[in-house]
Amino acid sequence: MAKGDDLTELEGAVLTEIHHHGNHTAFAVARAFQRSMSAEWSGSAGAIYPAITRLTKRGLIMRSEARTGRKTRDLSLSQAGIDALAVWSCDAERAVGLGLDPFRLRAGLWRRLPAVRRDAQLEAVRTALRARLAELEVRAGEFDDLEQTAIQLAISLERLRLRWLDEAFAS
Amino acid sequence: MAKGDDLTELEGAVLTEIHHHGNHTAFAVARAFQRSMSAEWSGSAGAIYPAITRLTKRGLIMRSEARTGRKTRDLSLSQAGIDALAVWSCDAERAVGLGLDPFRLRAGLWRRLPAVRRDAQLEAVRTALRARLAELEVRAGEFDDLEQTAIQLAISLERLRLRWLDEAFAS
DNA sequence: CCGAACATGTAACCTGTTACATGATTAC
DNA sequence: GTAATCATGTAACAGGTTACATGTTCGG
Repeated sequence: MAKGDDLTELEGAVLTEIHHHGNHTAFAVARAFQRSMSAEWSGSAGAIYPAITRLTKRGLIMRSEARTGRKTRDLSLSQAGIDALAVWSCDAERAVGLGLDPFRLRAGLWRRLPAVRRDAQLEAVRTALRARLAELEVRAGEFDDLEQTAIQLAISLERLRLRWLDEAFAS
Repeated sequence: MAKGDDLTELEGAVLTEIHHHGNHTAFAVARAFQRSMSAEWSGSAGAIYPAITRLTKRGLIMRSEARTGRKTRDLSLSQAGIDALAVWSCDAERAVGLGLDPFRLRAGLWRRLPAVRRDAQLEAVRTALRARLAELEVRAGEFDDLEQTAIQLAISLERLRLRWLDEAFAS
């Protein structure tokens, strides 16, 4: 297994979405990405359809024949797809990577701000963090329990950032 | 201000790197990205040189004349560059975004694993997390205090993940 | 002198973005 | 009927990736 290239993060997320919802169309996958709270991607057709085409060519996704006169195709994972998803999701090295974190890129610079600007900036960030947290907590109910886990982690992350601001800038 | 397009994350990081080290060459910026612990980018020439060209064309970066016979150019920020960096770094909405988090994308799937596989997976992830933490703590000394802040945040994140594994999978 | 590190860039490729084109189905 | 939503795709573009091409400087 895993002789072919590894899956990208988006491809793994697409396989996850298809595998944990029966009879998903490509359109439904795109919509799920759009509505997702952990919005790392736009869920645009220009990303989703080519990704699904790639995964289909690699034999990881199967497309059912059109149900009705409609052009819709229901998607599901082949056994190879299920295996590839397992390999992707269990890649501990990748899971542990830091990812692209906009907060971490900027936080060091706030230190260098003159005191007045810095206090204003920290207050603005705290406000934004609280707003995000409130939104996450309110909207958490809309999602299934796979997404729940992601949302709980997102909440933990935002709380960590709030705590970190208090500790790192305690004057 | 901010009438032109916003900076990308990489462009902001490039400006940061140039601004907080006097007389940096493009090559030195690339090397700093390569050696950085928060390795969101490869620091490849194919990313750095075009980015610096873009930023120069926008009037944010100034290039000194060649010092010696060498083709090296020292880079520095124009006032417009300093302003653009301030705008980028103080964008609270963006700072508070979740970014692309490989851990969050996968964690939900670990829940669905059969008990034996799940325990093995969690142990593998814990091991990888501890290894990352050890490396971050050991290598923290190599960097200046701008990078220190990023490293401290990275350490906090990995510790959060460890704690979260214990709490979320407490059986 | 020679290899390592410094230094600048380009080319082919991949995969994301937005915006567009096209059409079927459903609710009113 | 018609507007909203479902549904599938493509085109132009942006900005990353690796790999390559080219040349300089410095330590031994």
